[in-house]
Amino acid sequence: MDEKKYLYHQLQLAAARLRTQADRMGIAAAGVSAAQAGALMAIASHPGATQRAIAQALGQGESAFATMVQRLLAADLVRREDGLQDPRAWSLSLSQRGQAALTNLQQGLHAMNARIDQVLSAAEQASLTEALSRLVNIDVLS
Amino acid sequence: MDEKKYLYHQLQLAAARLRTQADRMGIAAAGVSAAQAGALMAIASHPGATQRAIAQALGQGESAFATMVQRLLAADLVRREDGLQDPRAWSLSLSQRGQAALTNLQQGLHAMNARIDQVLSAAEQASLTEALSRLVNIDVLS
DNA sequence: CGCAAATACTACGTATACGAAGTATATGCG
DNA sequence: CGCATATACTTCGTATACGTAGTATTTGCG
Repeated sequence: MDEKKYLYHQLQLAAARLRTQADRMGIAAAGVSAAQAGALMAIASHPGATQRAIAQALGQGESAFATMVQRLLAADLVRREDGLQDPRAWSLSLSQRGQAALTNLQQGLHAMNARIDQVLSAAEQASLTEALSRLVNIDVLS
Repeated sequence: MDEKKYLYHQLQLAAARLRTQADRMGIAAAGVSAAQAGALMAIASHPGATQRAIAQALGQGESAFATMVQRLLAADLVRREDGLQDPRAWSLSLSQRGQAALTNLQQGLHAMNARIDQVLSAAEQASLTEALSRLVNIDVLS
């Protein structure tokens, strides 16, 4: 059982470690956490989308993303206006600080990717991504 | 940049999804979360170890594990006695409920592993684990 | 022996995420 | 038109994890 638990454990461990590294990188480069960086990128690449849609793009629930938006607003990284069509929905966009953060993240992302390239070849990264994509949709209780 | 972010994102996504699935499994089978199940297994397989050592085995910080121990104590899943040699340290062991939980988890673990086996061959799992083990020790800021 | 340093935890504040429940508003069917 | 339903968010409580700082106790060195 220990050897079977291993894949799961190793996955969680690698994800947590990379996330900590990404956090450090993001904070050093732009003052934002990895999760915030991901949110900023998602917002930037989904202009006019609802919060729920962006949450879905991030693979998260809407309540988690709502909390994230609160933090991003408090940090003046995003702006929020009434949705044009549906007054219930918001229209999110990056503030100047948010855009600057995204710019400043570039170098850090390069550094992280360079690090990853050092330990995994392009082919290995591709097959890793492919394997992970198969794990993503697992459903145990079906 | 989007294609480079992909591995990281896919890793986080797969880890989060598997974790949610493992949580559901653990709660259905034994009433414990995935993280609690991991803690119980680590405690069971490190008799007499310090909290710090078990935290390290789990790849976590000591404060995180201390909080976890509090929850496990509150749920009557573990017992805590004074350490034999060092009164600062605790001696952790599973309570009867903890042992029962571990037993009940077996079937759920089998179910999860069966699911994983459905999407990844043994060879794929091995190379995935190997790739993850290389990612674990990445250090961006060095 | 006695104090500096290491060690074992605990406490606190923050970030992140889930899920359930609540509010407000739009939409569609009869 | 009017109500049932769906949709868009928010709120609340809980779990998880970090990092820093604090407390207590042991260890090691002179």
